[in-house]
Amino acid sequence: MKKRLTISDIARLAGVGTTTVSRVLNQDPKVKPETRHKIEQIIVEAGYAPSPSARAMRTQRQQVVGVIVSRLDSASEHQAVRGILQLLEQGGYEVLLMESGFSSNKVAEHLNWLRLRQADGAILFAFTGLELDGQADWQDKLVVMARRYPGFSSVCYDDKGAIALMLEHLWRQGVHRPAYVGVELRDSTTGQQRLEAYLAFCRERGISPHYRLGGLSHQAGMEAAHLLLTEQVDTDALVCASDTLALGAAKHLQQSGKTLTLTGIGNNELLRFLFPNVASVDLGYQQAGIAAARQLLAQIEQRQGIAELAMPCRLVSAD
Amino acid sequence: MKKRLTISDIARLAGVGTTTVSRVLNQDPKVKPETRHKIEQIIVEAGYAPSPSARAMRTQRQQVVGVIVSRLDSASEHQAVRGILQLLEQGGYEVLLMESGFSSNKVAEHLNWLRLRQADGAILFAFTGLELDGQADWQDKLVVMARRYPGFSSVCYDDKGAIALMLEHLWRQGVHRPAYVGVELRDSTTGQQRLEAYLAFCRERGISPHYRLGGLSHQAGMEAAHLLLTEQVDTDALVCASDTLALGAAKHLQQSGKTLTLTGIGNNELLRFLFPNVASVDLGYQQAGIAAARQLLAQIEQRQGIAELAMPCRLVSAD
DNA sequence: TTGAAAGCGCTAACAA
DNA sequence: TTGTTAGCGCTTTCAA
Repeated sequence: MKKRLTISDIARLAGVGTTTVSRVLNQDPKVKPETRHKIEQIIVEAGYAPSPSARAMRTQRQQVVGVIVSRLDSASEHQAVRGILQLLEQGGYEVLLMESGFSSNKVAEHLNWLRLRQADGAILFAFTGLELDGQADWQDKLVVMARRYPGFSSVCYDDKGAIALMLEHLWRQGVHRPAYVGVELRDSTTGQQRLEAYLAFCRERGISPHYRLGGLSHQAGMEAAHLLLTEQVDTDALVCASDTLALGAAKHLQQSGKTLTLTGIGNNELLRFLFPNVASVDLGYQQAGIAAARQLLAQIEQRQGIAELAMPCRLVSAD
Repeated sequence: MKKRLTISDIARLAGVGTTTVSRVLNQDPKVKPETRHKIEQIIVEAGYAPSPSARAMRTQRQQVVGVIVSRLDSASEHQAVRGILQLLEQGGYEVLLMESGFSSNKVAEHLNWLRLRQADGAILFAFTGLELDGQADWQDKLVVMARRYPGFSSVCYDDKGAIALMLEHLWRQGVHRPAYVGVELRDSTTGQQRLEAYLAFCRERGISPHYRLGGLSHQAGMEAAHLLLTEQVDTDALVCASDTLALGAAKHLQQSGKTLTLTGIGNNELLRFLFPNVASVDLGYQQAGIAAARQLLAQIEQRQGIAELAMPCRLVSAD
């Protein structure tokens, strides 16, 4: 059991004071280049790394941020998390991932825990019904993902743009009577925003809307597709508010033997594999993660105030 | 900006020394119940929480463990991670999740990072080609998941048992000529073990084996199914080594219009939704996570040496 | 450009 | 049963 090296071991080996070593560690310019090189070399040779807890204790900065996702295995959140981890880790931060399971209570729990833990900041993936009351002390060190939340920074996807993009695309392909599979309006982004975009498009082109709203599950997509297609309305495409819904709708189409243009949103890998001709829209999840992390760091380091960011989207289609 | 409370604030408020407060914090029995209650009350009222870094610094125990998964969005790993998080967090540990992306280099990187970070232990999800050379110093604080690894503790799934269970089940249903979709033998568990179980079953029942090995992707499952079913062999079921493969095989069956009994392993949610009549085997992921966490804690706290654990499995079928 | 020394908040000898 | 005190490894005045 070899004892861990400390800063004073390095100082002794280099024949300098601990202060100087500390200066090198912290990129303080007030060190003679000669001395710096020597110390750097010794640090590398000895494989020394400063103790994070000692440092945290002294500076009162933990270099820790929490990331609260709704589900770790959600494909979309996962993409964003990738971006977040990348940026934050290279910024020297430790990232604590936690799951909310779509529960405001869980979120509050996690946030409280992070507060006790003295975390420097957090990124929170929003969901329907998210409540951030009594979390005012987080306002300048919290970034909300996927929807705007007054008083906090946020990074949003282009919900309306995505639907518009898809509808335009279909229109050019000759689809003139698209039906829409959406999500309950309690959900302000995937629900409201996307429906609104569908309705706006219908109005603009003078076509009559035909849609169903429901949950955000495969099951819901399947049911909505079933209902839309049994109603005697002339429909030449099923535009879904998300790839999850599209997967459910695809199942319905398949088992009922119907063939119809189907589209989703989210650029989900599995959907693309199982049903390659279902077009989708990439909402820029990874970029959103990176943007959120960047924004959080800027706020933590007091270089910037609260901001509301929006990500661009991009069509993904087999043809 | 209210200053954070320290242990001496609490001591002063309670009219005792810091040691006594510390004793209460650490469940030391040598405190008069009266004093204890009073202090506990004050701690709660004041909303005080001890500084983790000060504590870590003093005790040289960080209360941090790393968990290295291959993919955060893998359904099976995610289930195990759930169990791990539950146990470890309630044990007062901080959990750092990291992704290996099936790369030994990434694993080494993460492990090195955890070493520098002075993490108390780690749980590592194994994959084909995993190399743990030069990580001997982890041997008593690392638990390997999903396969055995000499010199380390491990928690395994019952690969052979799962296949045997499924084949027995099918046999009773009258399936007597099952073909097998497997994984390359480089993979010792999902690959070798499961194939071996299939072969053993065939030998035992006097049927001639018929199988294909390939990657572990949807694509691979689809291709293997295609190949197996174009060869002119009499086959009445496709037994897949994993649900991912089964999903791919299901796609092939569907698009080629064939109907055949199909089974997987892993109890994957999406597979069950899309193809409810595909039977599967639950390998006990969540329980495995819990077992791994429990084992790791025992080792960290020196209550136990290295051990090799195995999880039981369970059939999941629509009928 | 450098170093000595104080102290961040906590726990563990040791004393009482 | 309780308190005093000495650090844990680092950064940061302050002085040289």
